[in-house]
Amino acid sequence: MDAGGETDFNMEEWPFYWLTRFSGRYLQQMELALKPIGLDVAQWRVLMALRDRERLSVSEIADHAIAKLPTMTKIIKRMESDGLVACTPRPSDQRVTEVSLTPEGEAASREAWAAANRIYARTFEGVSARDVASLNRLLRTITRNIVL
Amino acid sequence: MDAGGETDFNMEEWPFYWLTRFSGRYLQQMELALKPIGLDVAQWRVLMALRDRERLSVSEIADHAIAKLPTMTKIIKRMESDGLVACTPRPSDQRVTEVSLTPEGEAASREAWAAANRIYARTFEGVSARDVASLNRLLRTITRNIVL
DNA sequence: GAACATTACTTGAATAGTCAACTATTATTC
DNA sequence: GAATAATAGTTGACTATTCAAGTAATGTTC
Repeated sequence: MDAGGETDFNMEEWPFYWLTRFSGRYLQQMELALKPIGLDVAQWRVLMALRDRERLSVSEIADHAIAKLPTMTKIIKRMESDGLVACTPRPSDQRVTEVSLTPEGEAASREAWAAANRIYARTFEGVSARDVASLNRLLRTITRNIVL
Repeated sequence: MDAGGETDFNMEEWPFYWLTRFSGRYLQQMELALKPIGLDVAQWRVLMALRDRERLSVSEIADHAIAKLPTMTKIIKRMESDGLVACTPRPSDQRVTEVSLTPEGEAASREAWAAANRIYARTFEGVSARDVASLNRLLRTITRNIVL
């Protein structure tokens, strides 16, 4: 494909271009939708990570949200002082800090998910379920492939 | 779909999950690949924006890279003092600052594109051209749809 | 054409993220 | 089981980003 070379190369046929672009707009829109709820994108990522599981360690959340550990420590400290999450050392291993949602955090999470669903609905309006499934499949593949 | 609700919801069937996740890993890998060239992801975005066009305004670059204007001002100032870009006021409208690559910037750009191509190659290894084309099509659609 | 509005960017203070170094706890080795 | 290593997280100095307010140039309106 020779992207960036002197030969003919159409940026619009380069998936990284679209993935970056889409991701940027998605963040813009989420940021906008989260503002009235009093949340930011970093906090939304934590809420996403805590969706299915009851309690996760700081590292697990950082890994899930693809953020660095010190960054996640500080995001969670902020959320803790905002009363959104609670932190307790894990009984079986006192090194790990287990994070869980407070009732207040769960309420914020529900609002955030509602906002995300509204954005999702308009983004994928008119896209068939089959196309969404293919997209997920392909994204899973390339997400696996990209790491080294 | 009711993502985030109490009903059964599989995160892995939610495209935003994969898009966020992929995007995060892509940035991790680009960051890693750019480090030896002495560039960061922010600068890479500027180089991407300046790829096809000769000169762009600071706003145009910010828009293309989906970054805020003050952020872009500072990124470009940094790149200017690193000798990667040159800034000149547009003759027809002295308000706009036109940015263009210096020879040094072009060299850095070529290296960065080479790194990006290596990542692209391993990421899309085994993915058919037809699937890449469908992906691009769908991403173009949803990128258009997501902005309100 | 003077007054006001808009655009394009810049700057400074405040906030957020990152790297390197540190503490505390658990695992391993001899 | 004491010494060392590894893991999980935190902290502080540094850098980057952001918001709000500012400047300068261009457009618009009366």
